[in-house]
Amino acid sequence: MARKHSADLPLRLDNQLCFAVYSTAHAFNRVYKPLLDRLGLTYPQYLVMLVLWERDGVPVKDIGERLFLDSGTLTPLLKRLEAAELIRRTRSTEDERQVMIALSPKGEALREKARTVPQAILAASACSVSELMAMKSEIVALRDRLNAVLGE
Amino acid sequence: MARKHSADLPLRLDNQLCFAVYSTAHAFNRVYKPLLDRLGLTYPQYLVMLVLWERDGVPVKDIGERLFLDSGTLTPLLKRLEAAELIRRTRSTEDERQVMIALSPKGEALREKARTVPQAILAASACSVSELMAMKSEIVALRDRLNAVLGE
DNA sequence: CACAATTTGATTGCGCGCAATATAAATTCA
DNA sequence: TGAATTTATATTGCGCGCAATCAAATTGTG
Repeated sequence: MARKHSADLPLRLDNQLCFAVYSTAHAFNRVYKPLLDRLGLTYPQYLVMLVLWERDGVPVKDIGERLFLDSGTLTPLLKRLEAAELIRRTRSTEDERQVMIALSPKGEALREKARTVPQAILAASACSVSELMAMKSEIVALRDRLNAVLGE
Repeated sequence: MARKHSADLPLRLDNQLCFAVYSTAHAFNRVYKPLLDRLGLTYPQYLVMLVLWERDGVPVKDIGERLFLDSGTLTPLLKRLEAAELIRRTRSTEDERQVMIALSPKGEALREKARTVPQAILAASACSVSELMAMKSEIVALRDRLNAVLGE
C-alpha cells in the first residue's frame, strides 16, 4: 500500500453526490421555511397542497405515489391539514378502504397566496429558468434510476 | 384571464427543482438503507463517521459546519454513536464549552467495512463517475447560492 | 478587574420519514 | 360460496431536523 488511506477517495464527503443532494434539500427547505410560514404550511404539507391544486378529490394512495410517501407519513400529515381546515377526509363510498382527500374552500383560497412562492425560490436559486429545468431533468432521471433499483 | 389556472405552471409539481432534489434525497436514502444497516448506521450517522474518518478528534461545531446540522440534531445523534461505542465524547480541557469527538477503535475499524458502500451507490446510480461529478458540482453550486441567500 | 456580549453545547417540542404491524374491505380463485 | 390473498389506510416506535430556550464558558471592553 502506497500511503495510509490512499484508497479512500470514494469515502471522502466532498466526492459524494448523495451528500450534495441531501444538503441541498435542507438548504431548499430553509429557504422555503419563511415563505411557507406565511401560508401556515410545512414543506411536505405544501407538496400535498400542490398535488391537490393540480387535481382535487384524490385518494391518499395517489398522493403517496406522486410524492413517494407512505401512509405512515401521510396519515398524520393529512390529519393536521384537516385540523387546519384546508382539506376534508372522507371514506370513499365505492371502495370503503380508500380515504378521499378534497380541498376545503379555505384550501382552495390558499392557492392565491401560494402563487408568489415559486418566483421567490427562483430568485434565491440565482440562476436561469432554463438552467434550473436542465438540472431538474438530470436529477429526476437519477432519482428514477435509483427507484428502479429499489423496485426489483 | 384566458383559461382557469393558466398561470399556474410555476405551481406545478413537475416543474419544481426543489421537489426533484427532495425526492432524490429520499431515493438515495432508501438505496443506502440496506447497505448501512449492515454497518449499524443511519445515513446521518454515516455522514458523521465520514467526517471523523477524514479527520479524527474534532469539536461538535466543526461536524455541524461540515454537514450543515446544528446541536439539536447532532447532540442526540452523537450520544447514540457513543452508546454504540463507535465514538467518544469528551469536554475539551482548553475550552470547556467544546465537546471533542474522537473515534473509538471500533469506530476506526468500521471504516474497512464502509469501503464497499460508495461503489454500491455508484452502481445503483447507473451512470458514469464523470457524469456524477458534474452533477455534484452543479448541485453544490446551487446549494451554496441558496445558503448564501440565508446568510444575509 | 468587572461585566456585557458572544460562543458552544444541551434540552424540549413538533413534524416528518419510514419500518413493522394491525385492521378492515375488496378481490381472487379453488 | 368461502377461504386465501391483496389492497388501502391506521398505528406505533424510532431517528432525524430544526426552532426556541437555557446554561456555562470565554472573550472583549472600559
